Amino acid sequence: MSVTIEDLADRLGVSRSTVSKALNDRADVSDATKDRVMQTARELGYQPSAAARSLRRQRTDKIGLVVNYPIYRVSPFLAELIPGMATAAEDSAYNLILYTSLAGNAERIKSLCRSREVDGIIIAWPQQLSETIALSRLLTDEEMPHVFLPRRVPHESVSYMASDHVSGARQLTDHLIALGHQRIGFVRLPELFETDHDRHAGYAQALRMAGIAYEGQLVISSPTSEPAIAEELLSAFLSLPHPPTAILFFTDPLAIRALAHAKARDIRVPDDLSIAGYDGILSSAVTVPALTTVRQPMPTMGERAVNNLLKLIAEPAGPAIQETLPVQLIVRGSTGPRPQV
Amino acid sequence: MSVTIEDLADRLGVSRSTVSKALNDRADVSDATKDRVMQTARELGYQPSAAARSLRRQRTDKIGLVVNYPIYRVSPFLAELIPGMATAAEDSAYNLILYTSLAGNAERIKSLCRSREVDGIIIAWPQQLSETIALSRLLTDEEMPHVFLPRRVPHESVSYMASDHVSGARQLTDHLIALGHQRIGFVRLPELFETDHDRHAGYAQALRMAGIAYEGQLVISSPTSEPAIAEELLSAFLSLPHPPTAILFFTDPLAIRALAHAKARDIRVPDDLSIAGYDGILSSAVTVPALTTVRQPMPTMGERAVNNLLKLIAEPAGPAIQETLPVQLIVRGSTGPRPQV
DNA sequence: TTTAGATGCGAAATCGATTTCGCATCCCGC
DNA sequence: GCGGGATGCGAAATCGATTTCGCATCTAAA
Repeated sequence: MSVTIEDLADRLGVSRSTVSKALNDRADVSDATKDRVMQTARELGYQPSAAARSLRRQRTDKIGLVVNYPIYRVSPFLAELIPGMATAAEDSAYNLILYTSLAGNAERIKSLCRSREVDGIIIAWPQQLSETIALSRLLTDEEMPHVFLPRRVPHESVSYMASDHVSGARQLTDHLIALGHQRIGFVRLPELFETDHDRHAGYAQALRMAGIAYEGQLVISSPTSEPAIAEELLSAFLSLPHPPTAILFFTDPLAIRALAHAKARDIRVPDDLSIAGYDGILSSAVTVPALTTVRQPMPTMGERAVNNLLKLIAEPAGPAIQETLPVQLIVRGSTGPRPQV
Repeated sequence: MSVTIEDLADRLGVSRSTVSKALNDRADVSDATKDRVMQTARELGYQPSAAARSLRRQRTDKIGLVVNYPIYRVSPFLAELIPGMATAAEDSAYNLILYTSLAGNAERIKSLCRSREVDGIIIAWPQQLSETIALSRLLTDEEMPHVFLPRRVPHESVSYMASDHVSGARQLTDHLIALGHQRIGFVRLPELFETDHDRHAGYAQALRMAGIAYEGQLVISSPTSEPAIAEELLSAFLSLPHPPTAILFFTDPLAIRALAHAKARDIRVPDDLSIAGYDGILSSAVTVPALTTVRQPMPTMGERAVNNLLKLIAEPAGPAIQETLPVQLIVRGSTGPRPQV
């Protein structure tokens, strides 16, 4: 068995309380005693039991990340958030627990809350606004601090971390317009709800500002985010009577697949067709040609999501924390001037 | 505050012990009482406190994954192991806690053990054999079940999950030889220790079996696994007096970068040069040309690592569990017949 | 010299479960 | 009717810390 606080107390001839107070650097212990305790604790390699401490303190120093496993496999974007979260947590003496099978199951999330095995939760799986709000209410009722990710939630009492999808899509579209493109294809991903809405809004905004008519034909809703659908999407665009000269593919994985399919059909990118992604995942930089995309600041988002959650944990009565980070347009080789027909 | 077992007991007019026994389906409670308890527990949404239960049971139902954060950012390989681990853990009512800042720090790992916040540990960061053995001994002394990943540890008392790197490199080299290549470049990554040794051994073995002389010039040690080094490596190979016609790049990220650099230099892949990776990460499938590689079965490895660890937890006195999974050669477009000079 | 206020420490309560052990009660067979 | 073995339940101990509160002792001011 491990050495407990009692072993330490016995060894030192003091009470458990004194040891505890010394180790936690409380006021009513003499410096001499503190030193003796610290010294002996080090010698014996004493480490407080996490369970006992949690039980007494009513906090676990752990936060949970609830993700949807299939999504997280399909989308490197989510995976790239995790290291930032883990290190931010560890920097504050917290740890990150992964939950990959709770998404969508309110009952199990409620159980998680009631078992009190985490002090707060980051929710990172796509859901409708109404679901989000219901879930937030549930969590609030359970007094479980929480932050949603990675999109805004238009409701004042819900905390979230997002990046500016409207601006991102807008910048990307502006970039293509500046290159002379007039017919710009846009892939929608309704399963991503607000994210879809925002990016679409940014796209439409850019067209409007440039005086380009919005054409329904150029906007295709993808039934899934599985990258394999890219081929079908590309075909759909190209078989249009008047096909686009550039396409925004909504996510990098889709765009990367589209790149490959374009190559297979002898469509030159960007000479014949410009292709852009979204997210700025690591692998978007190393395709040939490299992908023009919008980079969401994954490390920062992960880090700030955790730090904001820690604030909510520290001040449960405080206001919701809503933060939207700017994104960065990254122009690379997959987009170019409109082909002269 | 949450509803506790005492609330339940009071509500039902029975003792805490009875409630506990009923909920844990122990023998000495009548079925009638069990039903009443279950029923009320459901009504009140009772969920045992994780901390209290851990304290009493002396187990946490959590396992820790200790990774080296920079490695895990650089190598999608590790990231792709995580979902499999998390779901395997959750399927057995365990959870996965991420530790990204403990790698290499024996003191902090010892603290982790003594705080008893996990029942077992998966160690996934590269280290020398001697370190591995020392760490394993430390963990054994602390009575902390553990499994190393993702390479074999040639020491009978150390549990590990690996894939067959010798065979993988061998298959890959055989494949190139079969395509007519005689001069096959090989990148070594000494920082990966046994993995490096094994893959190199597989490479050498294949050459030997084919009666091709091993040439030291064709084997270059990379000082780092950072993908950016790929350009330098490619240059080094190509500036050889007698350059290789095919190169094994040790990891997919390196190979993918090499693909891009080759393109930038107007070297056609695979017509002028064959390039192969290793690991079989998701993005290796979508490059242009798609990458020939060896796929390590990441989902299975993650899953089996967890399941083996759970076995070790269940039977602490049992023998070490050592498992090596077969790998799969995946031939794609980046390798082709030896160019006719 | 007295006293109010620090100062240092320990006893005991507490966090919320599980587990052990003992005490009734009941049933059955003799 | 009696003894012995199930059966069902509760009291109390336990897990290992933290926290509250009270009791000495000591200091300094009156």
